Amino acid sequence: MQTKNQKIEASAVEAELRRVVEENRRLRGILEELTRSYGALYQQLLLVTQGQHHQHRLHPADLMISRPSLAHTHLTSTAASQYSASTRLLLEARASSSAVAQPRAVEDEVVSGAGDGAGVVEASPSLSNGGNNDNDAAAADGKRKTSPPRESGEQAAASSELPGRKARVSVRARSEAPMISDGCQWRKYGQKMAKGNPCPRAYYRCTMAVACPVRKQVQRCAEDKTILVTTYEGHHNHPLPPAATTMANTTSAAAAMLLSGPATSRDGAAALLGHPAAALFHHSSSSIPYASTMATLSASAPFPTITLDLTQQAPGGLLPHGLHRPPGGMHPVVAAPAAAMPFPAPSPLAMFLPQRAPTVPTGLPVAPRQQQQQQSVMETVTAAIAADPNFTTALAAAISSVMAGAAHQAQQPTPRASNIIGIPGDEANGGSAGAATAGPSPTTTAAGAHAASGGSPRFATQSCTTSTT
DNA sequence: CGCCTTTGACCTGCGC
DNA sequence: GCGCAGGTCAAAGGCG
Repeated sequence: MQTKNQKIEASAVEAELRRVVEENRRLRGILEELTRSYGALYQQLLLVTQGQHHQHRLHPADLMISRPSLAHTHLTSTAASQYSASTRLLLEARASSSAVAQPRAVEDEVVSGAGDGAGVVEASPSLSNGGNNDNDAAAADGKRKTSPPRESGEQAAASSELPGRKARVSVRARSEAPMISDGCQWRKYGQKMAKGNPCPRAYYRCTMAVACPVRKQVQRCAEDKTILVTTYEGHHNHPLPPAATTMANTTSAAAAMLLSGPATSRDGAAALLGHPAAALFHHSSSSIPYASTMATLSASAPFPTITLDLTQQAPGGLLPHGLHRPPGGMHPVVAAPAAAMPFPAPSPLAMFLPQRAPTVPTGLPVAPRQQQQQQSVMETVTAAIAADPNFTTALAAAISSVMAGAAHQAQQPTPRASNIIGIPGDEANGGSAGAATAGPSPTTTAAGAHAASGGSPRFATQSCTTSTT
């Protein structure tokens, strides 16, 4: 009797699973189509822009502003409309289960460290939020002088994290707006003129939770005032809205890999290359010189900072092969999060330069490249959200995460719920070094193109450099 | 009235 | 010890 019920239940689950996989496949197709359309549109836009640019000195970024809405519309009308209840359920399940069923990713632990650098978040930034961070929050409220004692929970992370280091994640994006919308609520608490920059630096504090320790600095680049540099610091102690989650995860992972590395840049770079999250930034940078154009490490004291430069154009379309799933054999615990993480950092430009990919010999076999490109679609879509405040795009990111997870699941004989979804940065943990923002992805795209064409010499040539303290 | 921004003052760390 | 720069505080004022 019981066995019969179990069989029925099993078949039901199996059917549901099949349905979800099918749905994921459909969504993936939509995204691929979207990407193709986008690429074509972008090509046209480039032509038009190039023509107009000289005549009207029109900044490409200005033109790009309209593109996101295009993409949004598409995503909203197609992908979103097919974003079925089951998918949503999976997403929710993932969020709720990750904190329990899934072992906390090292990144999260480390990033927590980043947060408590500000005297704040401890090692348990769970989705349940706030409660367990009250102490930290209180500490944070005060004058960030106290560095809370390490909790036993930090163990692994603590071992790799360098004490006293406070990681920051800086996002560079072109934006006309005074501040990039990233899904979080911020309150300005100060403004200061920074040395060497005519533009004032604004200080913001997250106000989504009473004592959220996350802060961010917003400043325009001295060399190119169209570039907005947003620096995040700390770790949210509350659940994040979908629109903020992706970037939060991004900065979280970035901070994680930064913190887990040595203080000196050289060693740091080497260590980062070995970090699970590092693959997202520094994938085989030796073999593919363009792969790492988006991430810049700066381990200079006192705050190691990783900069996600969304203003650059990666030559040759930047196939984010660094985002490809690690070859089989990688330890699941490490591979899963890294592979499924909706990590926008290195790939945003790929989304906007897909058409160029074929022209650049990467030396990779065709099949893997196709696979990677397909994967890049997922990643780049999430990248887009990272750069866009629109909730719809955040939704798209969630979808892409699900799809990535589904792909991952396909490789695993006995998928667990969390694996099916492929929870990346464990957004359930509310974890993140900050909600990242990043301007408009499209703007970013334009920015990238612009930068590459001489918009920002300094950054156009800056490529995954590391600085030594 | 509550929330937010502004802005000058204050605190702290660091280099000389 | 001093000066500088970065970062934060908090009072004052604006706005819906």
